[in-house]
Amino acid sequence: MPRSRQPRPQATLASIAAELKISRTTVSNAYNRPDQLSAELREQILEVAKRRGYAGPDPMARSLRTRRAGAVGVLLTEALSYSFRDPAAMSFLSGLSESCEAAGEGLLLIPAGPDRDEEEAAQVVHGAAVDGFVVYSVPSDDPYLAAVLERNLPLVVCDQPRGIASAPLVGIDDRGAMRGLAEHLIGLGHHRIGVLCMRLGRDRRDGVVDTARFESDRFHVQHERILGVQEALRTAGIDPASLTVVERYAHTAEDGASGAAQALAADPAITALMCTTDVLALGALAWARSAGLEVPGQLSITGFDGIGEALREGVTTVRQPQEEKGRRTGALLMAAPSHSGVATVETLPTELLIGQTTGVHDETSIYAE
Amino acid sequence: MPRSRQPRPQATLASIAAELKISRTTVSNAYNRPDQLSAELREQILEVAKRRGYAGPDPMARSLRTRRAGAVGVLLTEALSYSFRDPAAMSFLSGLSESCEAAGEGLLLIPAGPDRDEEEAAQVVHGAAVDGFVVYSVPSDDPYLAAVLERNLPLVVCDQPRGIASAPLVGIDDRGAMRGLAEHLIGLGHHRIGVLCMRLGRDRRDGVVDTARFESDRFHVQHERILGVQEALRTAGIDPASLTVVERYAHTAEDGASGAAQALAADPAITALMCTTDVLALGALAWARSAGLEVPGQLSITGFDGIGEALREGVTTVRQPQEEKGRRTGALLMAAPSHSGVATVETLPTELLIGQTTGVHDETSIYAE
DNA sequence: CTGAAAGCGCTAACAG
DNA sequence: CTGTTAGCGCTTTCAG
Repeated sequence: MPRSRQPRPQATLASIAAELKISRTTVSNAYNRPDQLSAELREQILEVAKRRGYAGPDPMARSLRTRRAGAVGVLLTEALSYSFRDPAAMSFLSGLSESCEAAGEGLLLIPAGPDRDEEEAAQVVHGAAVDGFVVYSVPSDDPYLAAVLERNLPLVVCDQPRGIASAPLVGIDDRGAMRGLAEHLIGLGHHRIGVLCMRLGRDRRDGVVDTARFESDRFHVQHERILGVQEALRTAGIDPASLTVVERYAHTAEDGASGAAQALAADPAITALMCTTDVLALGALAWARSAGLEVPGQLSITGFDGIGEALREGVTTVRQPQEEKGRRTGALLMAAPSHSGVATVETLPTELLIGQTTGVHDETSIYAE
Repeated sequence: MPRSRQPRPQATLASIAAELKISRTTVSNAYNRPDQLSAELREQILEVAKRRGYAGPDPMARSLRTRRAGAVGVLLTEALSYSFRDPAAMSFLSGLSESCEAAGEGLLLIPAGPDRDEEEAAQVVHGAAVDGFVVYSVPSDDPYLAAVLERNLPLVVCDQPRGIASAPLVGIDDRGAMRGLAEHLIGLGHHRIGVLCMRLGRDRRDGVVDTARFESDRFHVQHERILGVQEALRTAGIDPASLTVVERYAHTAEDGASGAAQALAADPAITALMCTTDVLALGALAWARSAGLEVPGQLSITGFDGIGEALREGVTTVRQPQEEKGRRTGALLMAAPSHSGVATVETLPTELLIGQTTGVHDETSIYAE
């Protein structure tokens, strides 16, 4: 921002008071405690203020004095420009904004670009004038998160990371929900399943996931969802090691498409591809169609989240209450921090939605191809 | 936010300085001008700070001193919770965040709920600690806008309102783009056209738009788009008065559906429905299908914006560069305010996209029904 | 209902 | 490289 244009805050509380030959307190009261002065004096003050172009007490000065910023800092998974393209993240923000709007708190989105080093990350976060933070689905080793923790302000986490003792958490049962989806597929006769997931670490590592990569995972949500599939397989007597997992860094439909292609190239026997998000599933679906694969005839595809477009497309998925997660997260932040020792964990319910992208796997169809 | 939890900012610049028996300036320099002190002293300071849980200079105090907030205020068309559901608005924010992220400025979304009176609106805006404002597509009589103007900070407007002398504007040629779309339809043989637009005023007034309502319009963009259609009609020798315009307050697919139904009920002779946004068009499309109307066989439908889903659905529409609009808006704000007297107006190019929702209107088909 | 006093925590000259 | 001196603009006791 240009530093120009504010050569001299044309008017201040003091200058208004001076012009009226009254004390600053009185002018302050005109804005903050209308009941502390006569209505007519207040009128008079407001009029002078308007004439002088004074828009009320300076927010920064007031914040310094009251120790209240009037905004909550929001740390999202990705750089802002990417986040705004993520429907699930936007639903979360929508819910969060409801809580905050009601409390008159603004949302200060932290400009968390990926190309900032640790020190710069700390600076951005340490410099945010906020009363508290909301952290939405970031990896456990996120440098911005570390900086947020240092601020020692009220904090609520949504989804991940887990295990921050001082912060309440709002999330869902990722493992259970994904298990349910896998059981649905297994019930349809699928036993050769593939998984297409989002990045498992902060580094770009598109490709087939090996054990080491899986274990080193910093993204609790992705990890749990994959575990859910493995559990279902194990329960059904299928070797979880047969599971092909492909990872994509970018969370876009394009990567969903290329990821799907890679998964089926890595294991052509796959009859069902489970995507850990709807965005990826939508991309996978597009790829399958363009590749001439019938869905669900030749390939079943599942998503996760329940974003609008996936529902309209009839994708079999899990709906999670994103807006409600946002609302609850906000509510917990507005509430006084729990002094009950351990922070609460709120697990919201999810819903399995069977659409038209999953169907029975007919053994014979393999040979029929 | 709970005012608790900050009983005493555990440490301050001064207290750190005291502990080390050095001056506050030096500690300040350790954070702001690392080159102004020896590396080892800096190390020492940072170490003590870390031990005392000091996360660096207090943002509010610093802002007061430097007269810089490190954030830009964003005023959107709707309440935040609605805005987050508007894909076009999100694309704009995505672009804007790129500019801001690069400049290290955060985005402070103003909690602009519709159920706040003028005074409350002013308070929210006057209390925002920002270095400037971005106003995205708000009506000319928006109370929050009035409050923004009073702040007398750098300001850039996107889309609407037009005519704020002090603010640069970024937008498109709404009228021309819509005229192009209408000409396309007329070229296909349509002469009975309907328009489904977003709200034309701050009050809810769902229904058929009469002249008075149209004239009183506070939403420049909607107004221009409708004018574009009228121009095309006039040029083609069709009486613009034959144009049925239906208005919807909420910008949702549901309202697109009900609006489409109402338009066709109001004038059953309509063969082409022009929606002023893709979201409405998507809803109209869904309605048409559910009503058993063939698109474009029996009804042509157009949208506006070029949001992802509309493109994937093959909607005939106008693509406008939302992200670029955001980027330019941010860039103009970061740049020093133009002292060139009149503020600039940047008109970005749009692109007509012919999809599969528009087709020739076969005269005979009317009788064939 | 109004005023005087006392900082909130920090940075920006300017000297040393 | 370090310290001293002055506030930034406001709110908040506490007396009148």
